[in-house]
Amino acid sequence: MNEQEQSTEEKILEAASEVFTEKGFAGTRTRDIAEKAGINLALLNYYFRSKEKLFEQVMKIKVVLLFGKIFPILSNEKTSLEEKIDLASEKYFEILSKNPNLPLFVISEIQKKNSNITKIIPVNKIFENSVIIKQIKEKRPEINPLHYLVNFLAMTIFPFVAKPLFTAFELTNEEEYHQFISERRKLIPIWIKQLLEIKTENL
Amino acid sequence: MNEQEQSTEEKILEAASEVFTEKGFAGTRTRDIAEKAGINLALLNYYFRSKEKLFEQVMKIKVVLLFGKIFPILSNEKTSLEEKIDLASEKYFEILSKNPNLPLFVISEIQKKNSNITKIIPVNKIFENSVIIKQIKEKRPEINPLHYLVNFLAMTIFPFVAKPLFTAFELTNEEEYHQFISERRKLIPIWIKQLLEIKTENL
DNA sequence: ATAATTTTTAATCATTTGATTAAATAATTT
DNA sequence: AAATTATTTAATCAAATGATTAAAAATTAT
Repeated sequence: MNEQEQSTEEKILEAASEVFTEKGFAGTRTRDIAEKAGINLALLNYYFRSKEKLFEQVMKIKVVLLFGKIFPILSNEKTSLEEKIDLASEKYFEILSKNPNLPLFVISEIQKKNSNITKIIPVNKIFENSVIIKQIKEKRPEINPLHYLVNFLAMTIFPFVAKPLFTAFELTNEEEYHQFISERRKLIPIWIKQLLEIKTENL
Repeated sequence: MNEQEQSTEEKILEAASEVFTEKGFAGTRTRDIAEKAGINLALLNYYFRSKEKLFEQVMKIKVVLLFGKIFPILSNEKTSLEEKIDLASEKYFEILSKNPNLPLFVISEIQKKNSNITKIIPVNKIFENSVIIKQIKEKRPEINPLHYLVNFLAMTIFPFVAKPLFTAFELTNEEEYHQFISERRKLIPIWIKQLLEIKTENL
């Protein structure tokens, strides 16, 4: 996976992926991408036409990375709710450990309207008809099932999104942070299942 | 609270606050701030010297808004753990309802190293010595108390941080989103207290 | 081997953008 | 009222930045 084997296009895309993720669309200069890819600036435009088009391609890859593997798990007809929680948790820790600032990148670029994400994946359709929503409804019909999905995503993703705070405030050093994350990997499925056991008053 | 009463400095600061929060440091043009404030661009530099200095002032206000009211609650010697959860939850929903993209702004700007937050508030010191940490330790000595703090912040803050996803995916319309948030206002304290009741194996 | 095509480069453009300057106006002080 | 100081403006600068162009180099086709 070195210089020689990678095509120019791949080198640019990889460099763009790194710089955009670190600095965001507005903070990225195409010259930085070119330099990191080890190519002439004009080549970037030769292959990708513009900064915007290059960004779109990067974003598409990131969004698929963030959601692509999770939906099949949540939509599986054959697994129980508990199994889905375990599998989704496992998968997310795997993805996020390798790509810690993936969620912050995607969320903040969508907020800045630099990306129209529904063109990439129609998450709403997939969510609304997913098997897991039905399974949660059966177990806790009195609560909007989205709460449990949000709790799961929040507990899992938030420590990655908020990593800048951990670092800035020196709440943990790098090793403690990883220890903390690996503890959560085991705890979150337990916690989520426990939350599903509480019967709450109608709201 | 209109044109006449506000000083030029205040008008600039307010406009800067809005534009920086929406577009981030890199995506903001000082001309946009000037236009929104209804003043000449040169005035911005006359009062604040530079874009960076203006940003620092905005960030300081935002960080204090995000953390300032919470620490006294978590550090109160006189309230129980349960009371702290209720009070912190209430306070956060109040702050975040008025400033929904406050956390995403602060986190993503820190990640981009546009702000050295510890110069503003030494959160680490406050956290580590806070009363709530001691109270959690007493109740669940086998688990790193930071997990519960993170769970609380995650469940509370994440729906605001992830609002761009809600909107982009049309998971909820604006009214449903507010309904959803107000349900969580009641549910989260219940959930957090419940999580504190689970005894977990040592990790 | 030659021609045609693709890839790469250096140089340059046109715009944008943060910042400054010098002059005008308003407010305050003496 | 005159002088001084503070505020505001229009015009402009210099640097940064996305993009293009024309020519060179490398590759592929004939």
